[in-house]
Amino acid sequence: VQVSTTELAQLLRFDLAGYANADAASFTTRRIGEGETLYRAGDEFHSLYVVRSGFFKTLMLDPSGAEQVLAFPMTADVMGADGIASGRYTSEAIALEASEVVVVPFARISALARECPPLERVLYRVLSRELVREQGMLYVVGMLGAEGRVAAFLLNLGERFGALGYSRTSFNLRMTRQEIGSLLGLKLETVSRALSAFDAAGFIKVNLKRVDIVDAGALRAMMEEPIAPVLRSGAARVRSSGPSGLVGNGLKPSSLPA
Amino acid sequence: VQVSTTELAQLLRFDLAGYANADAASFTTRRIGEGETLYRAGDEFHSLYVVRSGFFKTLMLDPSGAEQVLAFPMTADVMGADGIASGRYTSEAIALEASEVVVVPFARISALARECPPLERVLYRVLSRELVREQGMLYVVGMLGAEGRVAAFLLNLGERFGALGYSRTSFNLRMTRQEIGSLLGLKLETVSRALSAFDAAGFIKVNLKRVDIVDAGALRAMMEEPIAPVLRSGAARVRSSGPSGLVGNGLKPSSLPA
DNA sequence: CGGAACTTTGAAGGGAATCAATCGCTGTGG
DNA sequence: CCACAGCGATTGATTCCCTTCAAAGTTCCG
Repeated sequence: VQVSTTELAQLLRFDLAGYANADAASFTTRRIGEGETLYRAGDEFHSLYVVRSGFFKTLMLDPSGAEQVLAFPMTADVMGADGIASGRYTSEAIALEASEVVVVPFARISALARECPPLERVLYRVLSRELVREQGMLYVVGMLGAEGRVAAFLLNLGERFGALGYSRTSFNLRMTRQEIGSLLGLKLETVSRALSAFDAAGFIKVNLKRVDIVDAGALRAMMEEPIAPVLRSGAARVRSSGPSGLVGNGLKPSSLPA
Repeated sequence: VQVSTTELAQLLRFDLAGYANADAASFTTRRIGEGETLYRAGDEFHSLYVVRSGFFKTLMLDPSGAEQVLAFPMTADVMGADGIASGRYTSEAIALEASEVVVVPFARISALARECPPLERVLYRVLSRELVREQGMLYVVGMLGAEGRVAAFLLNLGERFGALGYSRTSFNLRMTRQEIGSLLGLKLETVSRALSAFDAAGFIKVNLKRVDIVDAGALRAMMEEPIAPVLRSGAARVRSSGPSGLVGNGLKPSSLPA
């Protein structure tokens, strides 16, 4: 399948209307089966990849082979930008389900960008957006306790599904508890316990991969204080600000994972 | 003071020789006193800043005003790239000592980059390098215990001083234990204890801000296993691989903080 | 000289990790 | 169609690393 530059911009949610001059160019797509690796750390860098459908994890491996998850790219997300710096990817991308990506040769897109300033802006923004996302992760891992991290993760995931037109509050996790834990710097049991606690408190409903966010405000409230001592033993003090949860903490959950 | 494009490239350690055509352009510099803020989260984004001399911290603030340190930019490092995405900075930069930065208006540098492909490459690489650095931080925080994180921090700082022509093993910390802890997701006491333990084990010599790395190999070894149980009570099992420490774990310490 | 800020060190407590067992999906094959 | 292996998730008990709380020692600057 071929994808035009305009379609690519649409996928990334940037408006490139009126600059069809670059439309002569098109990009190929590539299908990746579940569990397959798109690129590995150390591979030569040639292309960025834009997820067209499906779900990935990106990760680094430590000397002993343990994986540190860096992000969970889904539709509209870009993978591989870490390869620009040194000419080799420093991370690895693995499909969590059958997926399709647009292959964007970097030499080509940057040449096109030179001709088309709006496209150039898209490229810079995409890289910067990644930067902001990772800063958000550092914030979450640095400031929040286990439950706050899991709450941030759920809210962020909901936001991203919402941005794609899916439900913001009901979705299926495509990754395991262990993978979530790796991203958040927690063990799988801790993730499981946090989810169970949220369920018991009525903030969410969980059943394996299925998650329904019932009280987003309560989840946002958990991101307020470091190591929120919210869910201990039995009942939880419901301090949500109503159904729509307008607690607001000045921190957009969209500024976290990916 | 004015800085030419070529000088700017040199500062960033990229070779732009032979492309003096862009040299007509020059950039202004700005002096920042110790404790002063270069830009704040929410400020409109116009420029990137390249550190010419001095030392900074970049950080995010949580709703209650607590700070999460994101990096410690020093000479040759770039600040402000997070502002490209949304047109506003999402982080804040504060000088830890009297410093000087080159002000690089983004509109101007990207226009120049269009005329000069090598400069364009520099720009993309600078952004990507930031991405890689933050991935390294996520790795450190996600995989290592307190001592491993501090070891990684020291090694990385040494590498960066070395790259600037200073000693890789003897340097002065310009930030407090609290700021180090914030970057690493630890409390100041924990940082202090780790440093004391390294000292007691003979891996380093510490005295307040002064640090001498005695056994870099031993420090690298601490980054091997999650929560390395190396320094308990009295003596430490010296398992360095000699003076130069060629233990090697496949993880460059240069791929961490900043 | 005096005081604020930073650091160090000790003791006690807590949150997440670890160890361990059970339960429940899933899909594979008889 | 159903039995069963295998992986993932949940839950409990215990351990331990880091935090918290506290106090004293240093450095540095006004």
